[in-house]
Amino acid sequence: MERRVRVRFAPSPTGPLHMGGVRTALYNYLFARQHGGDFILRIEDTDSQRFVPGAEAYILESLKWCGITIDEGVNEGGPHAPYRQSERREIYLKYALDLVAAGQAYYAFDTPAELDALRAECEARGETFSYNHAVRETLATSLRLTPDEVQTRIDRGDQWVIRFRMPAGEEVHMHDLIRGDVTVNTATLDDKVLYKSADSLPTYHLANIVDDHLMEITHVIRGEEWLPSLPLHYLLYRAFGWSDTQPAFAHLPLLLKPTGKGKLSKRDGDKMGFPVFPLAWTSPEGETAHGYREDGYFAEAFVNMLALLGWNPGTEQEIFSMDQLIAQFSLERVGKSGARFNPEKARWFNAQYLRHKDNNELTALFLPILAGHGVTADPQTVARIVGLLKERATFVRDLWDLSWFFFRAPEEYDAKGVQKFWKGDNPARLTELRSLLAGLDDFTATALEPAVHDWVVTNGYSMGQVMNTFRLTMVGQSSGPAIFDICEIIGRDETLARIDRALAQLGQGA
RNA sequence: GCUCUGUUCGUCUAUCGGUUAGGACGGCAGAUUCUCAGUCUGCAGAUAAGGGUUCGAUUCCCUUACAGAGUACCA
Repeated sequence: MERRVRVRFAPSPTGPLHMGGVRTALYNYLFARQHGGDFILRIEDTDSQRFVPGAEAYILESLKWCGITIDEGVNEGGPHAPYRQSERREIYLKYALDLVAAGQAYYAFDTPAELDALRAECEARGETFSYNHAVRETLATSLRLTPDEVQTRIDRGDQWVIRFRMPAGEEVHMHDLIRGDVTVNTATLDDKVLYKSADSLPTYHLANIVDDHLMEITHVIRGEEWLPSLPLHYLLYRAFGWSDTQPAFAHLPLLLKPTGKGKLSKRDGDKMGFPVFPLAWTSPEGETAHGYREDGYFAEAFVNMLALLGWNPGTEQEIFSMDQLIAQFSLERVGKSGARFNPEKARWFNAQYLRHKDNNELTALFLPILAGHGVTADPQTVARIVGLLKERATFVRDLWDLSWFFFRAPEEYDAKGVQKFWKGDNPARLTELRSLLAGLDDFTATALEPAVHDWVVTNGYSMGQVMNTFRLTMVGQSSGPAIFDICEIIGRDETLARIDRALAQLGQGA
């Protein structure tokens, strides 16, 4: 029987989601959509100590911005609600107790202080303490204590945890959709805590397995940092008798920092000048971090860039819409090794999306920026200007620096440009050019270009000298789009006015 | 330390035993142009090292090196 594909993204609300987390969510989403399955968002807030207010809302908004839609989750509800583990707390104890009853788990009464002492003791001998088969019978556990002693301790309010009884020396054979077969001997594993009485909450391992089972998850796609926990998870499914419906696993390679060593961390971004978060974030303590959205990235570009960081289609296509990603994504083509994030490539993706955007759409985004500079302009004119300049920009906000001279005349002239071109006969040529322009009927770029060109050639002038001088008067600098396009858009009157102004301000020349 | 995972141009990657090892970002050069940007064309640049297996290894196996992750009553 083929089960309906159901995947989940299960973040912990301990802070803003960083781009690695977004990528995990994206891959889950793509996989679900491709298979016509369900994408579930589950909040794993079983660590009351690390809970950060606002983090959950941040996660939801991030996914929404990326265009990742949720089928079942904290806001959407669903057949397995609630989807926040803190609201499911009464579910987990029963399962932990089942395991104890079956001899697969046991109570442990060690205090944190006792465990610290044990660790220190081992360290002094140059060993690493492991809570495992070798020591569990010697500690205060239900394996050594009588049932009465256990009950007495519980009744008098001693704090306890339930630990998994890891088999002593067994080879666990696992399969990962990305990495293939992996085998681990349980002798190297320890007895993980499954449930803690202190806050009446399960740990990740128990909550995760129980919820994935209850929510009928078919594929677990998560970060590589979980690979070492996989044998425990396999064993838990077996202990519960759920092996037949156990989900398939896929562990994604990590995202590495652009330079230096280690995985991409939340601190890297502001240090290296690029965002690591989808959205800007302000912590409860007031610390702020940049976000792709606020830095001017298009969500589509961000998603596209993220999708290619660890996955590739096997073709040379690089630009993908979400629908194309859904159609082409496959876990088989996800790489095995960590991907070093390259901010330059992220910018390139944004530039690609910018130039392929419709002029009217860009105009709508640019108009508020113009307003911020005190400019109100006709949207149709702005659309023409945007069309002329979008290939030169990476972000919408770049458009202002590239186009300001369409909206206001230069008030000063670039010193180097003046030095280079405001000399010799050039000012005089400009005066002649002014007369020529004043007499032309057709002021479109296509008419201006040949008219001026002919005039230059006929008189034996230098095109470079004339045009660069002209440009200097029009935009005050030595860069920009084709000069006749500028003339056409700002019109004859303004063009002539700018020439007059330059002549007046810079003088008639030597 | 131990366990697991990984290793192709500076970076992201293709190659599923036989290729001049391909593409993209970045870099460099040339072309185009009234400038700058862009665009186009070209150039430089990699299979971590050593052993095997094989007629033939980037590809399969082993060792070493390096890297990453995990090793919590965190996820």
